[in-house]
Amino acid sequence: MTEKRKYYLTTAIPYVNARPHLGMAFEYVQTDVIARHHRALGDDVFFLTGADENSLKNVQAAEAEGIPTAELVARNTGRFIELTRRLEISNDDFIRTVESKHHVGSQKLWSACRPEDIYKQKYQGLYCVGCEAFYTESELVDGKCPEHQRPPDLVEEENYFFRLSNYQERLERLIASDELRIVPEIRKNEILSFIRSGLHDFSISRSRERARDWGVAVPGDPSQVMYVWFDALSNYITALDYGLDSAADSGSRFARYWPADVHVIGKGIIRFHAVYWPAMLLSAGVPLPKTLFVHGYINLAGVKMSKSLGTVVDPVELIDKYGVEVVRYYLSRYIHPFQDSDFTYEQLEATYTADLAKGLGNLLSRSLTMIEKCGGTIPRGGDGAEDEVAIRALFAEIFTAYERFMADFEFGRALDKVWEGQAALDRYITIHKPWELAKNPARAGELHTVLYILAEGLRMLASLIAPVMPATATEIWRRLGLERPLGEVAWADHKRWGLLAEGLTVDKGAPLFPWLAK
RNA sequence: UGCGGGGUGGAGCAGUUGGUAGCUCGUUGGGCUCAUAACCCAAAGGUCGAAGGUUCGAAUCCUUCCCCCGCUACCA
Repeated sequence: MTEKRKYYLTTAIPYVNARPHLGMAFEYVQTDVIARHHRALGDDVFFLTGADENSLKNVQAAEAEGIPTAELVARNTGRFIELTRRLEISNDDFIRTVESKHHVGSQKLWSACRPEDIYKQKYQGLYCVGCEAFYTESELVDGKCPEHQRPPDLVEEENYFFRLSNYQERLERLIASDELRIVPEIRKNEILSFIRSGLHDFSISRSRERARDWGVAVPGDPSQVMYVWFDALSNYITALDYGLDSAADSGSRFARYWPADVHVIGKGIIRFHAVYWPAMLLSAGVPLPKTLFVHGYINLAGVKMSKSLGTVVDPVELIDKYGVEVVRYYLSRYIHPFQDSDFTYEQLEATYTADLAKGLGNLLSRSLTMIEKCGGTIPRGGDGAEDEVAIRALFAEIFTAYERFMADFEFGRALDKVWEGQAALDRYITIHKPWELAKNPARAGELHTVLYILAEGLRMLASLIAPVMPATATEIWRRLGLERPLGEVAWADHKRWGLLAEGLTVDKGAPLFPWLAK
């Protein structure tokens, strides 16, 4: 038995001052698809998600509601946890940045940074007391805060800074060489041009007063609290117990899983992940993550999702209306993994009808009905006829392409290949007319071959859709009479034509994807 | 201002060594009847944002222009 290869992947941790929207669901689903696929491949997967609770915005939101910050944060984080459950996300842990081990780990990371990379300096800025935030000249409207219509104060404060400028050349080299790989290429180029334009040091702390005594204390300086990004990014290692005494053990999570194989993030936060984060790790002598997968955003009818515009889609409502599997399928196949995409109910319903009801669901239904009419068990198949060879070759090719697309985070294209298999089976039925073969006892052998090919093809389709629609895949397996859990089957067996044994009793069941109510 | 991405039949997309423009959905016509009024076949539909250039030949290379979007730092 060879040692399992480890695979560590993460989502970004959202700040929790608002309800989760469809964009976060998209990120959860994509990351989950990667995680489930890697488990199917046999990897020892650790899938982390979590919540960023140390942002000053949480303090403000709590004040606005008149409740303690800790209470607000716990409540709002609960909504994100609820969403991961409703989406049936298979995360192995959920890190909250209010956890003490996160504070300890963040402080450890700070302390591990080279002393010459962190320095204290006076910072001067235009500060709006109402917003509790600094503004740049360009953000002001007529010299006033756009929110409160009043001129900001010139505030001077001493903060810690990180010497990002020290890392410009190294970061450029690491990214250009793909040692730190950024997918897709466009994001890599974007960040490279940013780095080449010159990196400036950035502030990594706030005064405790300004931070409202909320956040992670700077080690050795009680007057300062970490700038939220510094601690937020460190969640990727603190969740693995970095900073705890036990982390030094060879059997610890940190030793086992770090560095991350992929951080899944939205395009809006690429800079923090492609520049700040690796620089911090370099300074602290911690290995770098291997890949950043940067996804695009979901627009609503061409308009950015925005609460103020009322253009938000609540993923939980979608799940209530269409079901988790459908939402996961739609997001995986039709929201572009790299570019921004539009979300529309029309497209969602159209793909449901075309791909799921008329496609996969109907194929399963007609196939199992025919098997039930012909004895109800999986017949002996495989006479090596020309058509069977063609179907087998097609599925082999589908698996190959699917693996490549999944490795490139091209989930939609991977699913396109899967549906090629579905379409091929429908065509196969039309060509061989099993209902006619059934009328002629002399052609029983042919009939059995046709039915076996259908059942075996469906079995393969189930294993291919499993990362995206785990419950549907499992249900197809059950109806085919398979008892061994799908998840326990090795990838090499999933790919092997002929895994399905004859004699299993099938169960047609109700339509997998019934017509949507008008 | 600068850098980058996009502009392909009704919709969503593919198309990087230049060589008669593809896919899925939708539409229309036909076929089949095992199936969730599902399935199969066929057809219609595009001067590939605009103009110019290179070339025997360009969606694909060059130039200019138009439209949309992203980034242009301490912003979850």
